Amino acid sequence: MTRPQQTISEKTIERLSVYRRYLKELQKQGKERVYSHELSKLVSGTPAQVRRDLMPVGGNGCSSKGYEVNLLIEEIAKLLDCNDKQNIALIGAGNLGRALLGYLSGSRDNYDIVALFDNDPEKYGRVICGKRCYCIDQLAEKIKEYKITTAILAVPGEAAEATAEILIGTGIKAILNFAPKHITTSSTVFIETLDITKALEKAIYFSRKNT
Amino acid sequence: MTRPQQTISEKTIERLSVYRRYLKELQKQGKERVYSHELSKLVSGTPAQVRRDLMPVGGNGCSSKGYEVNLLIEEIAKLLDCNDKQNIALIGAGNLGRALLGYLSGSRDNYDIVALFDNDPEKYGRVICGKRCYCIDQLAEKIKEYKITTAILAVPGEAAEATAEILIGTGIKAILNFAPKHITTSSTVFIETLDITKALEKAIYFSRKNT
DNA sequence: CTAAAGTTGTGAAATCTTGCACAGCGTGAT
DNA sequence: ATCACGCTGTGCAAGATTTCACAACTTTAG
Repeated sequence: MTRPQQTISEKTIERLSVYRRYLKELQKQGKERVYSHELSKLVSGTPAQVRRDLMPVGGNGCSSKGYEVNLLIEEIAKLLDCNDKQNIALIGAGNLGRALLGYLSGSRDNYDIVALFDNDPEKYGRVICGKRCYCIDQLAEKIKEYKITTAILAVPGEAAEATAEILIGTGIKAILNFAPKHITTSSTVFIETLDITKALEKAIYFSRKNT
Repeated sequence: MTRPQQTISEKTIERLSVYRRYLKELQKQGKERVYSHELSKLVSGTPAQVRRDLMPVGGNGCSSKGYEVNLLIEEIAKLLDCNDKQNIALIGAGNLGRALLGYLSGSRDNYDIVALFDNDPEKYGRVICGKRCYCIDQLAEKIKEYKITTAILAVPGEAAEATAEILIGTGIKAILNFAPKHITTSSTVFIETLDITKALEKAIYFSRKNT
């Protein structure tokens, strides 16, 4: 009974990440089992959606007892992390970059920011928040050295595209972009943009629409 | 010829925000007209999608000459901002909060972060990045005083739900949440969550899938 | 004046995503 | 041992979003 391995939608992947985070909380609390209707509240979804999301991770749900927390965490990890701790690079050690570093450092067991990059001589060469900061020029070299596959881009908008180009050139596989700039590429690199001003303008718009 | 005013999808609102940002750049460059296929590149979309997005803002496109940049900016502003400068509150003056403050301050002509809140006595009472920081206890009072309708929530995950409750109680209309925690509410408040770890885990997942 | 090229606005098809509804199963009560 | 209950897995329908494709229009060239 091999897993079908049909492609899983981005939205499902996102929700799996959210489910897992919550499952780990449950694990700490010592809860052993969980129902789809409990998980569904985490994402404002329906129980059916949760069950569907969980299908590709292997049907380990049990009728009338729900899902086993420990097992589910393991299975989601298998899918999301491949049991591999990923090395991440953070490009840009400005305000946002340093905040992200603080935010994402700590006890993550599936990824780790291992290197920082900036083009400001004031910053590179130093250790910031416990991580070594390198000059942008060393990107290719260090990304190979640390076997980094994913980068977080926290540079000013003007620099985003050029920096992304460099990153893509190093053979990186995914970029999480915080610059308010859509990055286009012909390569297969996965690029996810978290556009803060876009999100804020959207919130502002709906602040007026919601009666 | 009144505007139909049918509800516009969230995704369209997001893209309108992106279009506008780019249009403003074009405006600075002195470009007067723009085609749908130029805008479509900004969001990895198709020209047809852009034209559809622009329908609710009033069909000011002109065959074979495209859209008038200045007019389009104006019309999008009418829809997105209602020609009103919105006052925003930022809750949480930690690393992320301060970074967001720096990032969002500056010359925005449609919104302005007018007040900061934190529950740490080290922080409230002071001026941080040019903005006065108040104690969380003063939320309701100040939100009324400044006529704030939208809040940015940048508090730790554990505090997110309780703080959101307070915010909703003050009659705020929209929340942009950065805490890694989905916020559920029975009210009509619009809540948009920018979940950084979710986005990162998604990027990590696709870093392995994209050949 | 006519034709060609290029663009908008939009009905209709296609695709993607979600929700419904029910068969099937394990559990606990009687 | 049987039955009622509640949950999972999933076919199918409904809904949302995107893309296609083409009529209508404007400009430019001949």
